[in-house]
Amino acid sequence: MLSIGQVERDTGLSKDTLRMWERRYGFPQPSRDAFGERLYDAIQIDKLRVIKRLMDAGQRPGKLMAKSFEELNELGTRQVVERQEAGLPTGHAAVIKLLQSHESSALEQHLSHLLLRQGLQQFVLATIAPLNVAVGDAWMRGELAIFEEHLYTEHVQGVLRAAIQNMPRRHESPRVLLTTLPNEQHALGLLMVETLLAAERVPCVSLGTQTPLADIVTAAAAHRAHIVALSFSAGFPLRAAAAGIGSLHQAFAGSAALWVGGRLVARLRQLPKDVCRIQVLDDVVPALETWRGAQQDSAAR
Amino acid sequence: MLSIGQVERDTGLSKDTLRMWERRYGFPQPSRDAFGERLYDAIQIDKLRVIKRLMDAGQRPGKLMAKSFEELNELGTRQVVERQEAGLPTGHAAVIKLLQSHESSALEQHLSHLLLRQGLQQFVLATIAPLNVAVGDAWMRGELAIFEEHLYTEHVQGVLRAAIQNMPRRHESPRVLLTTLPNEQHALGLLMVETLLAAERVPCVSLGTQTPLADIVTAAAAHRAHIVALSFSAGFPLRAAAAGIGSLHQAFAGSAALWVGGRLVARLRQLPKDVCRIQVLDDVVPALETWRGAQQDSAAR
DNA sequence: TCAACAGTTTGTCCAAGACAAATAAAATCA
DNA sequence: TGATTTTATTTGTCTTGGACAAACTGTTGA
Repeated sequence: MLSIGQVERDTGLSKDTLRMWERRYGFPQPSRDAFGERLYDAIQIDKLRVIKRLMDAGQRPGKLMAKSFEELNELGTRQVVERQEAGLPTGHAAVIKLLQSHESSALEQHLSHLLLRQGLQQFVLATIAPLNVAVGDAWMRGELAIFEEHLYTEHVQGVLRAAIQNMPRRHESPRVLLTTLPNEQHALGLLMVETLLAAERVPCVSLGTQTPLADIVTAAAAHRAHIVALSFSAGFPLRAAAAGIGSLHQAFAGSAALWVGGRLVARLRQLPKDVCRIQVLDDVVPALETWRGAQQDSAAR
Repeated sequence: MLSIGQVERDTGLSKDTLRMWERRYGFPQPSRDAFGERLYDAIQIDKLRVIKRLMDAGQRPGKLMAKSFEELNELGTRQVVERQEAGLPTGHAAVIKLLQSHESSALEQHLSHLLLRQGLQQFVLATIAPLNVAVGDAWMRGELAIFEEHLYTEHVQGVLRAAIQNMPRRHESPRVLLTTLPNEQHALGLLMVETLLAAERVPCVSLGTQTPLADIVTAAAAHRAHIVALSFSAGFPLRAAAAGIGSLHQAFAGSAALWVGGRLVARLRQLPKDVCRIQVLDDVVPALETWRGAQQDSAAR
């Protein structure tokens, strides 16, 4: 039985939101302790997590709140099926099975093997990117536990970081600054982009996740970055993203190009024109070439 | 000018706390927008960050709130000086200088060179651990920006992860599960422990940061872990740590040993007896040997 | 087919009060 | 004098119900 503050940390839903849902929709309906404070049981927390996940995929809370846990799971499964029918990648069942059977070292060997066979860029584009989706789907259907998802993330991070580290760096332009805004903890997107760019001999400076806005501006100047790239996961609040991108765009005012990527960008409206959208990872290398082309043009003038 | 929600994300101080401080101490004293909502300026946010840092070091808010920004900085400096006089390591000025001059690739080379010269364990114990303190101190004194600290963390992560990845793993006992509780984002402590253990041929399973309690229990069972190790940074709320450790200890009930490390543990009272405290990183390898000794004893009986 | 409009949904913020857990200070005893 | 218990203070989190803007939905009109 957890308090409202603990549930906030566990699910990522703010206290205000949890209380408001209770008032409006009647769910969650926590019991109370001796002092009248809310106590949430494990069943309600599980349901809250599934709801959060579906909302991150674009669903709205009003529709979800009335449904039972089973109906929500069914909804998640349906989404996956729709994506399968649309021809998007979902596979890589082998990795999921290794995760479910907790064969940690076998998983590591498997990933390393794929990396060597496919090469860096192909590994990221054809293996890791679709795997991320598949792992997320499996979680949504209740086939993977949170700790199994964590283990997956750790192994991918290990493999990619080692690959980047072992790559000899030359200094070719552009200089790229990579990071996320505060409250965005997903590091995998950054790491995949860094890997793709490292394979193109582009020297990235990654600040990791959650860099305050003011620091991004200072860092871009300090490293004389040509491009500042931000990553947004699906769950990041839309307004915060738009606001952040807007003020960065204004702060750079053309001195550095702004790239935004991650699953959120598809839902972003009203982006300034010269902000570059990276809808999928395959867009990274072309975007790089576009930038280089534009740079040559302006140098020729 | 940021709203209260944005300040919460930026500083890690909850909205409730910010409003309460304003009511009790008169600081921060945000201005209001047209709708009566709080707006915090950059100066107040900087001061809040310094206050948070000093509180993480054990200071109490009531004493800090009245002081000016300069007095707070002076207080931070004094703490560092006291540590110096106590003979604790503070040095490694070379790395700090590289960070300040934004020589990203030189920093990376420097770290790699030290790793090769000192060997894995010595590198972690004699270089990285004191460096973490030095970087934290430099930040507190205003000599390092947040993004420079981020850059440092990224580089250390890269070097250590690559080292772990390149180490051939044998399967020797014990099996160790590494993670942190929800809301604890510091990954460096875990990584350093993983490195130390990897050098001892111990196969760690790291779940990364922020694993829900229930998942830690499940994961320990799934991986048949002999030891579950948790890391707590100085800023982690005391009660939450004690509560988490308590319920894990109960859940394992002797089926797995519990290790707790990080700067918080020095402040933890009333720990169950058979929970192993890792006060400093140098304790990791001895603790491992103690465990192995105890294991042999019980096997001999 | 697209853009502007009105209607609905939804998250965040506000205020002031209450209270327990953590810490410091004082008092007691060995 | 030093260690332990008792009391006082400090501090963070939780409570309620109301308010409102921003985001989304669906309709209308060009």
